[in-house]
Amino acid sequence: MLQVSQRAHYGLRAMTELAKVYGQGPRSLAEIAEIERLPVGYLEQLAMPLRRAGLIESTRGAHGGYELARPPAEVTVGDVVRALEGQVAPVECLGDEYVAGGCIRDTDCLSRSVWQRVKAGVDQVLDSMTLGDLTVLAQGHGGTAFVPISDLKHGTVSDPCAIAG
Amino acid sequence: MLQVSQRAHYGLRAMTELAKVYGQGPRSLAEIAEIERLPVGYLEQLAMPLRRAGLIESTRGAHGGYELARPPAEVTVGDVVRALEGQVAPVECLGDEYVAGGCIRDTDCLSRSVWQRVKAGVDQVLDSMTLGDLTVLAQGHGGTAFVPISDLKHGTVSDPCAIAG
DNA sequence: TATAATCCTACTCACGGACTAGGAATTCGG
DNA sequence: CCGAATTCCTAGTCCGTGAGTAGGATTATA
Repeated sequence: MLQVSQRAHYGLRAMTELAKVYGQGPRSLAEIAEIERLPVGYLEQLAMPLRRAGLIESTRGAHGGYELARPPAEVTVGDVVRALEGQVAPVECLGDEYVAGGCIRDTDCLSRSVWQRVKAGVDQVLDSMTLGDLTVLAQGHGGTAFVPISDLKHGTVSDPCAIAG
Repeated sequence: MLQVSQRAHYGLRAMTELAKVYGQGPRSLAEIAEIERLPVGYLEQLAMPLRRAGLIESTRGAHGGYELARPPAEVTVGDVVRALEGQVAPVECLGDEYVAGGCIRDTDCLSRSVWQRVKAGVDQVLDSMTLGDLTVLAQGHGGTAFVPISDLKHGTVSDPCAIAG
C-alpha cells in the first residue's frame, strides 16, 4: 500500500545523480539514464516539471544537459517528489484542489483524520531530507546527516534494509 | 501522491462504524453501507480479508452481520489497513516478498533510503491510532486521545515518529 | 553543416482499482 | 417447513492511469 510511482522514484534517483556532480556543469539525460538504468525518453518527461519547479536548470544544444539550480543541501526530497507527483494527499479531501464541503462528511470523517496524520508524517520525513543528506550518506558518512532508521522504528528491529554505514 | 485506495478508505470507514456499536451485536453490511454511503457489493469484498485477519467476526443468516472481534481500543488503524492493502511499501524493494539482491542497486540506493523512512513514518502513525481513539474523537473528547494535528506539522514535534513516545 | 542535446505533443498498451452480477450456503422468524 | 435476510465466494466488466514509445521541432556546439 501507499506505493509511490516510478515517476517519483526515477525522478529522485536522477536528482541524486545530479546532486553528486553539482558544480561540475550540466549532465545530459543520456548519461543519467545510463547510470541509473532508466528509460531516457521517460526521463525527459520528468525533467520538465523539475525545471518548471525551479529545481534544475537546462542548457540546450550539444554538450548541454541539466544541473541543480541550487546546492544539494538546499533541495529537499519533498521539493523533488512534489514537483513530480504533486502534494501528498492520501485521499482527495486532503489535496489542495479540494473545496471545503466537497465531501458531505468533510471534517467529521474519522477516516480522514487518519490520513491527515499520515500526510503530516510523510511531509515531515520528506521535508527533513535534502539531496545533500543523501549524497553524504552515499559517501559513507551516514548517521550524522539525520536520525538513523533504527531510532525511527521502535527499537531493536533488525532490518535487512538498514542503511549501510 | 501516495494515494491510498478506496479499498482502505472504505474499509476503515466501515470499521469505525463497527467500532461505534461494539458490544451491541452484529451489524449487517447493508446497514453500514447505508450509513457510510458505500457500495454494499464492494464492501462485501472488504469484509473477507478483515475476517481472515481476525479483526471482525461474522454471523450468518437472517439478523446476522459483522462485529469487531476485539474491543476498538485493541484494533489499530494499521491492523485494518494492512489487512486490506498489505504492508506499507512505497517501493517494491521494501515489501516483504522482496528478496535481497532482487534489485541490483539494493542497499546502495539513495532513493530507497528515503522510502524506507517514509514507510517507517507511516507505520508509526498507523500503529499509534486505534479505532477506539477515533470513536473518542467523534464524541468530542478529542485532543486527549493523541497528539493534535497542529503539533504534528511544522510544530514542536520535529519527528513524526516521536509521537508514540 | 552535422551532431548532440533539450523541448514538446501525442499516442499506445497493459495493469489494476473499483465495482457489478450471480449464485450458493446459512440462519432466523413465521 | 418456507421464505426472507444475510454472509460467502467467484467471475466478469469497465475505465482510468501509469509507464512508457515515437516523432519531430528547436537550440547550441564544433
